[in-house]
Amino acid sequence: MTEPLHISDEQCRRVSGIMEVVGRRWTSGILLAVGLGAERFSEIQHRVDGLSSRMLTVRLRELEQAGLIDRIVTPTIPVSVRYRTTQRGLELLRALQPLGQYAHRWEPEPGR
Amino acid sequence: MTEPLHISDEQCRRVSGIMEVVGRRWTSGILLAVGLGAERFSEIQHRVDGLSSRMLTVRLRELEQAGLIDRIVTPTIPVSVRYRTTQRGLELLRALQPLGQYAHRWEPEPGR
DNA sequence: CTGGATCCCTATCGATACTG
DNA sequence: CAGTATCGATAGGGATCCAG
Repeated sequence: MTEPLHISDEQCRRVSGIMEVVGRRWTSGILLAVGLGAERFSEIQHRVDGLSSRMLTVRLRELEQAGLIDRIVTPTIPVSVRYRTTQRGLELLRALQPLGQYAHRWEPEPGR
Repeated sequence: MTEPLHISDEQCRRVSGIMEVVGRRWTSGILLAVGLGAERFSEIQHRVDGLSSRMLTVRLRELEQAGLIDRIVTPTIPVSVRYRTTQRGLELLRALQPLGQYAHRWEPEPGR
């Protein structure tokens, strides 16, 4: 519980980079929803409480561009669109787990 | 490498909460700098490239309020101020490590 | 159903200058 | 040394309406 820090300056810069994508509002929630199997636009929106369609669109594009999810379009009528996490996205979710456990240990928050 | 997800919806909400603090610009860099032993204001500022004194002040207050660092004032003349990571802060840094490793694995080719 | 396009308010951040 | 104060630019994000 009280081991020394192995984290490097290098690593920190990388963490900051990741944060710029996944640290934005809604992003981690969306990524998780997709990771847990929500594939459809409306399904994702329903899972993440308070999320507007505009922000969902924006975030999905960002996640797609970051290579964290795939957008799969089937040209039926009307068009069917599904979202799936990539390998990369799954691994990110896994890398996020210690953070969830950390937050759990220290809950509830004191100040703020 | 390809284990299933154990992460829960609950956990995700917590991760988002953490992100609201540590996902902001400069924050993880500052936390790391302090974690690695930078104690003085100017020392921290020097460690984190491009960081203004204003933003450093703001972030230090946020980190302090979040219980991640301690601000220790010694009433000498002039006043001496030191910053230290709390137990909580150290554990957060440790929880951040997998993210650094993740970023390292996927580094060559983030955009596209 | 899956978004795109606007409008517009707000929070955030950088630069600069100043202080006990 | 360790901050404060002020200002202006810009990016984030909500509401609403519209389209294929």
